[in-house]
Amino acid sequence: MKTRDRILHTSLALFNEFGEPNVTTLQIADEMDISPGNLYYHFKNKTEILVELFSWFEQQMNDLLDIDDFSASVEDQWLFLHLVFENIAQYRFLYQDMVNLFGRHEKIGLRFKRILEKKRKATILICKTLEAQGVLTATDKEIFALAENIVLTATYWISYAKVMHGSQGDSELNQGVFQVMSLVAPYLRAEEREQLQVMGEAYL
Amino acid sequence: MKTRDRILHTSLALFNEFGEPNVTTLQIADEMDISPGNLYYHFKNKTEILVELFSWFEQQMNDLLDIDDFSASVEDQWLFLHLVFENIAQYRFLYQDMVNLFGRHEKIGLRFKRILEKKRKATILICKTLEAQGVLTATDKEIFALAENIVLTATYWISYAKVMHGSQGDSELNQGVFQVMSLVAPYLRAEEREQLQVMGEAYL
DNA sequence: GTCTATACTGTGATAGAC
DNA sequence: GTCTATCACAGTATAGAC
Repeated sequence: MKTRDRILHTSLALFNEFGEPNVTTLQIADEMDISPGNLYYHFKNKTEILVELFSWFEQQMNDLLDIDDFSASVEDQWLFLHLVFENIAQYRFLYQDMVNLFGRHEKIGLRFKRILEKKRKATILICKTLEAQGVLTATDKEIFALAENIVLTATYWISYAKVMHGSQGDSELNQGVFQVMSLVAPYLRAEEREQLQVMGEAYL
Repeated sequence: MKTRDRILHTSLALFNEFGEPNVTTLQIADEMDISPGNLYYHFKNKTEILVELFSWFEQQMNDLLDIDDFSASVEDQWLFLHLVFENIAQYRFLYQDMVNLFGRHEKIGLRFKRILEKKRKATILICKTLEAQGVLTATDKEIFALAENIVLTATYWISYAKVMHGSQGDSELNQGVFQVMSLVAPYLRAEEREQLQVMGEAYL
């Protein structure tokens, strides 16, 4: 792997572990056994590393959300949600100190907001599709509030699990998926509701 | 007001506005038109200011949660939630960069975790009380998942509103209360559910 | 209690040799 | 491309006069 890519991967790992503001360029260089000067040969500054990592995250998430084939099966929704959670976990440093991070990098904050907005719209679309298919029963108002809660829970679950249960790895991802699904559960047809219950027990 | 108290109040305001890591002791002193030396006469270091502010937050929240009179009325729950949200808003800097903050101050992180745990237990108790009174219908498992979602939403609503809608003040607090109530809504008796709908329209 | 001046430290970033 | 050396600056904290 080229040095430039190694810098990015090492930065991502350290940012996720300690939080971006707590990781210095010297630490990144040390971890890779290269000199700080070498790091600054490949990147103008620390912000450039951050922006590149954000672009990775952004593209990956956009690719996921651009799928327009919304299946009505509970399993498929579970899988889709799991992919979303994996993306979040992979770039969790973006989610854990948002005010600090976006306060110092407004453009990144704006792009992040656009992602969240896209997630919210996709969630509404999925709910309305499920409703049209009779799998879900809810008023438009209920769907709007539900979508907001789903996005919020997906966004902050990993932070919450870290503070609350001290989890570090990806062990708690399945519980996150379950928590989101349990937001939808009361609006589901009995059949899908039971199916969800079974899946929940299998995964937790 | 004594200088010591003015330091605390000024710090709180600045921490909430810019995030604790982005506020320097020099800024705090400047804002108050005192010298940095004077600030360090009253506090050994920046951490001591943080710890004192956290203690304020902690006591206020504990006072709220120690109420053991759980009314079944939707209005009372709305009011109680509003008080919780006001406490969160008042010390919102604690909620906005948790990983960074608690990474550098583990003891504070532990105490914060205890507060969240207490909130979760109180939420479960309220739900079970409502269930016993027939206002709410849900299995134990549903209540556990619901409580976790309620605490998570309450914890992160203000951060989410800031990122998503750019809100700064307390204007979005009512919507936060509404979002939490909408988590409970599907489990409520029709009567309370309608009442909630009416209240939601009045407040939003 | 409050001020001014200053020391110390860590971090981001650059210059120039190899 | 990579290294060593070094700068510049910001932020924390202290010393000592008033």
